[in-house]
Amino acid sequence: MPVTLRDVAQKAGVSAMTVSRVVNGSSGVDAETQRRVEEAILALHYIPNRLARSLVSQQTKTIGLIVPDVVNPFFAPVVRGAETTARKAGYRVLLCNSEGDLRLEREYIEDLVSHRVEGLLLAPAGDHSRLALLPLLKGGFPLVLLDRAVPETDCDIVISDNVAGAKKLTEHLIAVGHRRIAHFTDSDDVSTGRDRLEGYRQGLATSGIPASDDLIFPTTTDRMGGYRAAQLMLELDPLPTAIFTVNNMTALGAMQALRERGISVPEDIGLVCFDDVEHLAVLSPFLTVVDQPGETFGSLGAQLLFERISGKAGNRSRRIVLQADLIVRKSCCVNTGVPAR
Amino acid sequence: MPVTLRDVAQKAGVSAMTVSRVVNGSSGVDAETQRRVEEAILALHYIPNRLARSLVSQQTKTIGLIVPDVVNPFFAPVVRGAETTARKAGYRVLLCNSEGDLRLEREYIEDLVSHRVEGLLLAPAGDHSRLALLPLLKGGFPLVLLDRAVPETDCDIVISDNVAGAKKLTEHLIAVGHRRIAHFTDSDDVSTGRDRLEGYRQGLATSGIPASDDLIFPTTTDRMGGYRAAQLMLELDPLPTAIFTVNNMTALGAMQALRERGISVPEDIGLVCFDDVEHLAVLSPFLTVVDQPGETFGSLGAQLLFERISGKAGNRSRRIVLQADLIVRKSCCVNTGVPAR
DNA sequence: TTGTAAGCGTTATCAC
DNA sequence: GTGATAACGCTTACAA
Repeated sequence: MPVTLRDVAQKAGVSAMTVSRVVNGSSGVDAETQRRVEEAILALHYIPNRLARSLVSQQTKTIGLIVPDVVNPFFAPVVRGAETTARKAGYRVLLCNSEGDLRLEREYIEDLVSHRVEGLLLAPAGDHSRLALLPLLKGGFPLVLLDRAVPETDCDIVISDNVAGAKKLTEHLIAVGHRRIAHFTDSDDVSTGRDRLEGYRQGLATSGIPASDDLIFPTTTDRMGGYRAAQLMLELDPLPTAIFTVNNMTALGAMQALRERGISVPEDIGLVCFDDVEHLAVLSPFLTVVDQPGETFGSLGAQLLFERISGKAGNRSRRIVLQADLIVRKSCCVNTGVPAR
Repeated sequence: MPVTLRDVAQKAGVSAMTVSRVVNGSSGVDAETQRRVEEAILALHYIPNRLARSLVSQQTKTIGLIVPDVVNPFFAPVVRGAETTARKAGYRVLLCNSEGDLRLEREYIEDLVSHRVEGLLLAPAGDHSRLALLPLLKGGFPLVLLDRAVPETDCDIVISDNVAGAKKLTEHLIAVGHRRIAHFTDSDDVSTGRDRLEGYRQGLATSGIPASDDLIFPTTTDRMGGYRAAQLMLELDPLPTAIFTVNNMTALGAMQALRERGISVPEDIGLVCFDDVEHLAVLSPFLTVVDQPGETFGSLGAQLLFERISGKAGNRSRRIVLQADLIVRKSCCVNTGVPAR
């Protein structure tokens, strides 16, 4: 049904090859012929079939990008950064949402390989993503991990200094007067969660505050997870004076639970987290956070990937660790001191 | 470099066709042969080349989805809805971000057609998207518009009742006591903007309030647009007592500008808008809005598209108009009455 | 049950 | 300058 090269060729009274040359801007085509061909292309609304083209050229000029959640204010800029960089390099991005689900992630990886993407940018669902990655790595498939490390998986990666960031956040809370600090952490399966927990522990240790397991709440990193963890936490007596949540959505969920109990931040309890909540920060200079440069993750990741694809990368895998910047706002009683309770 | 059907065939000591049959689960393959082939597939990590497959079958099992901004809290659920529905129908979604830019949108459309997507779900950048759509429509290409109509472009569409929603919003402001209501509107090029402006006018008219052009501020629908419009508005004397912005991002930008001037919502000025701000609403029951069911847009749109693709849709184009629900919260002085100024 | 031949729409190669 | 031919990896149609 769609118009092919041959249709154009016929209409222009030339061979398919000539049309191909015109389409690809090759030199060595008579000006008059070129004009006729271009006319035919326009008249027929010819659009080249990239499938066929890729099949012969063995180049799809496409990379895959899998993130756990496009909607998350952290990953959205990651996507944008990757897309912009890719576009500049003449590449398209196939974007997939794994929803943090290993099965879905695996499906998507197969799908992308099947589409013959030339490389893959992946913010893995968790440590168990390893199984899906192993065959790729063995085959020397260009792969760059984003944001999350996968144990015993040696490949290029762009990552934050999560331990340092979490430590800073914790130390900040302590500096402001908190000593009883709850931590909402990820399932044990995700490197960022582990590292931030570690940073939390180190932060406490520096001040000689014992880390109590009662104050550590493993949960999921979505809003619901934060909500549930907060509900559990609220049964503690005495309550912690501050919470450090593993990411932005968790912090929002926690806020929600706190609000429902009439507990306000920062007056009654301090709250800090990793990742900013883009639009929210505009409204009220509110949550104290470790802000991660999402766009940089995306563009650096894409750069690494293109170096890999073009073979300029060498054998050793590269590891880029981005600094985690503390953004101090009002959510931890900086102004009011430690809450009364 | 990658493993092909023939490699598998050779390894299994059969013909390519037999491997193809096994891969596609066709019946009529000897159990023992099948076992051998499957073994070879696993051993070689064979993954079929979908490009080749699509080339011959003329089916890519893929649709395109173009939205102006994946990050926008309205479009994010649209994407999710479309993806979920597509996945259930055995289709993949190629997601593109037009950034509301006509050139980019056009590029993406070509790209998707070139990829031979079987249909396109499009939230158009504006009225001028028409030029890019015309050839598609002429060719009978399956196309469903989302959220925004394009004048003189007859095709399937899922859309909100923007006029009614905007009218409700305006009437609500009036009911609460406002009479001097500013409206931040989109560029004239986008149907949603026009319709909401129309609803605003109708809302005023119902109460016999004259619509003054001085109170209407055309701007862009991102945060910056809202910010700038608010700055202009702040030069009015007397100030309006309430603002109705065309969408969520514009409202956020307006908030930002107001905050910087020490004007608070809803104490000093009322603020309402179209679209909710997902995460924000959790924190503070805040903005009064017309909430649009993003997920429904996506899934209904996908459904329409699949009916089109499978030829079940008939010749006439369908138009689904979703009701726009008012969510009344605290942003328009409901509790405090009309502000003093 | 299995294999052979042709072709999907394009491009690389080498003649003319 | 231009065109015939083969090939990319796969499936459809038919033959064995």
